[in-house]
Amino acid sequence: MSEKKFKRYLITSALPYANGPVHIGHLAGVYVPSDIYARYQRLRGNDVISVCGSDEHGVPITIKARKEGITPQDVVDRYHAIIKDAFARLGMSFDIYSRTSSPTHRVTASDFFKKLYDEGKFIEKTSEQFYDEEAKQFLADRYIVGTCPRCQAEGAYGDQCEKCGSTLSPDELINPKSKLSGAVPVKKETKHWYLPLDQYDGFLREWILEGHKEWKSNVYGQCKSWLDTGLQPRAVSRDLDWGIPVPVEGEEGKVLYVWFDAPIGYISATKDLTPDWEKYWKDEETKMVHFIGKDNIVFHCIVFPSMLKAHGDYILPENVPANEFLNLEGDKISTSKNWAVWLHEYLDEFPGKEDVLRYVLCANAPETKDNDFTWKDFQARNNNELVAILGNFVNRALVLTKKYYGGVIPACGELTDYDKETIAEMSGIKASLESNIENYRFREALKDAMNFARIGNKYLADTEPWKVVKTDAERVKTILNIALQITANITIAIEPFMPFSSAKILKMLNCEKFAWDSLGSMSLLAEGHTIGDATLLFEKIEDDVIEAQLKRLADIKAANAAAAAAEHVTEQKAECTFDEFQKMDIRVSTILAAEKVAKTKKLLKLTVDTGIDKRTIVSGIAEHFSCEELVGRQVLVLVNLAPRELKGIMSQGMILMAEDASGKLELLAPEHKTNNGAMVG
RNA sequence: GGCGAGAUAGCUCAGCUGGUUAGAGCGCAUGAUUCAUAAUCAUGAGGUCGAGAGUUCAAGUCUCUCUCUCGCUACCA
Repeated sequence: MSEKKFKRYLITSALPYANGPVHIGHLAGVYVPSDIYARYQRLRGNDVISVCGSDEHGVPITIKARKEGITPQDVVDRYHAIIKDAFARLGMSFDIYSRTSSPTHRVTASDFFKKLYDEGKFIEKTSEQFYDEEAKQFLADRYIVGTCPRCQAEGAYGDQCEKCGSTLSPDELINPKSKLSGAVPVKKETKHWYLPLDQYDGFLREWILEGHKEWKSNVYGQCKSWLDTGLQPRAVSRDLDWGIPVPVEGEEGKVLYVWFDAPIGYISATKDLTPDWEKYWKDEETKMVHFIGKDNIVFHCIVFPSMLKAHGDYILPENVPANEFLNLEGDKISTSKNWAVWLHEYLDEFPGKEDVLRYVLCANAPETKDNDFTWKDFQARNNNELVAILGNFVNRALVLTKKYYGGVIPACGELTDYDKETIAEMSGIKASLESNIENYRFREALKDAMNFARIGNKYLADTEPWKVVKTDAERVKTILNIALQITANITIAIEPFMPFSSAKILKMLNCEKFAWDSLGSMSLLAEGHTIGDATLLFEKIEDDVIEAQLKRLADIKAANAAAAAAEHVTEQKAECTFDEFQKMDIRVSTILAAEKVAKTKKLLKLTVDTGIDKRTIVSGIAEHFSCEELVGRQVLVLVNLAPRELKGIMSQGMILMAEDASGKLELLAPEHKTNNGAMVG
């Protein structure tokens, strides 16, 4: 860990992509930790700015716009508003929430590119890409659709078939068509610029591998993996009409690749925030921290730093504490499948429970590995931790004070040894809490914060003021004074995590926010001060609320399954003649032997008896069948398929399979044992 | 297949450079208590630390092999 002292903090949070709302996965991975860190540093009195904004360029947004018959700007306007509003309601304390379609960003990103371009930091390359002559524009891979060469599904994209998950290149598609006009795309030369990442290898190795061994293991490991694999030049421009135009004369129709312009968004956001932006970006005494999810590690640790280095004026991030992913009820969160808890919906359905979500997502954050969000856990943490431990303690302290002293804070008399022990314990927790936040261990830090309430509960149970009041009224004053001081301390400790609750307690105590440094103090509240009314900090969440959420998810799952099944019944293919069909020679065959093809995950090398001969067929079914279960089975084989070499093995035919909606494969075989070589037709 | 990350009590996780009976929170059991949102406090049960081998006086912690999960990547009907 760097011992360097910093004068100020620049905190960035991954820019949400404006083609959908924000969900709990984004929050747990990026925004909740980022806000805790920012609030903590501010509370310490540090010079902090926290920047974020919507990432509004890129192909997926243009596709979404086209699909809905609106402009890309309409799409980003819609989601920018939803996201910005939801963040604000959750208490995200960004100093600015900007957007990459802003004028400032356009200039900043453009200038950034121009400087690198002028200084010859890019490589220029001309390559052939698909072009739509009717729409008169180059086509991104996603804009080309056709039949998947692997699974024969219609509507596969030029970069991927969503049916079988294969990664494709547009060249492979059968009957490729432009999504824009339906025209058959033609290849045409186009020029693009590349950032030669390989030239930054030495710098990155020294900076990360030598200089930042303290980074989280998942982050460090992935960087090392990329560096060891060897970096390749990366295109920084694209042929597209949505984005920041490449600032080079005579190069109309090209924009900055979204990965290049997005991180510059942090800089433009800072510019929009303050004219003093340069001291946050160009002064070595600024500590820059990027909060991101694991999908962004490469961009923030390899690509963006290389850009900054190439530019030369900027500082580099001090740390990139990336989190892993959060699952929902055991399944991956998916925007397209609507498998998510959307922040804006949560805020509507659980008004006043912003902190509950913040608490649960922090307590369960995927800091070291993927984690699971379940509604049962959400309920348990609310009821057993927030209500029972934190809310209850605050309520006890306040109610007792009301009852005995009419809400006026009693004097603290002489401290017993036990009082002193309790107070000492709190300063220990303070140190641990600080260290945990500074080192991005927010789950542990949250536990520390909650321990203040635990200490409070224990203190009351041990000192029993409700009993002592009958025998020693003076002593009770001291006990409740301490209990109230602990309550005041809690407002400090939980502020970064649960700002709403912190403010609520402060209101009950009838006092102003305290600075972090006063955490541990036993004189936050003055004797004679009158506290306000005690209200409940948290309330129990009943089973029916949780069941309603679970039902909603079950309904979504059912709808997805139905949709998948319906969608899977693809359209009938174009008519074929009897003669064409007759060309196919399909035979009943028996699998004699099966073995995995080395160095592949999916391939099996099968030896089959076709009745005609014994031959080798390579089939990508290793994930569906074991070698043992295949041997001896009868199957149908297309025997006159042109041989093809796979992984150096000649495959002479194809095993026929049926694939269900979930992608599961079934062997096709005659119902009763039939002689090998029997013809199918 | 390659690379990276992970696998520790019912659940969610700590365990730093190897060193006494492996820890925490929640859950569970028992007891105490009643100021408090049937909340709290104490005590306890519960783990062959993914499997196997090795290094060492000593391994959850180091080495090797394997299994499983997640991600990136390659290959693929």
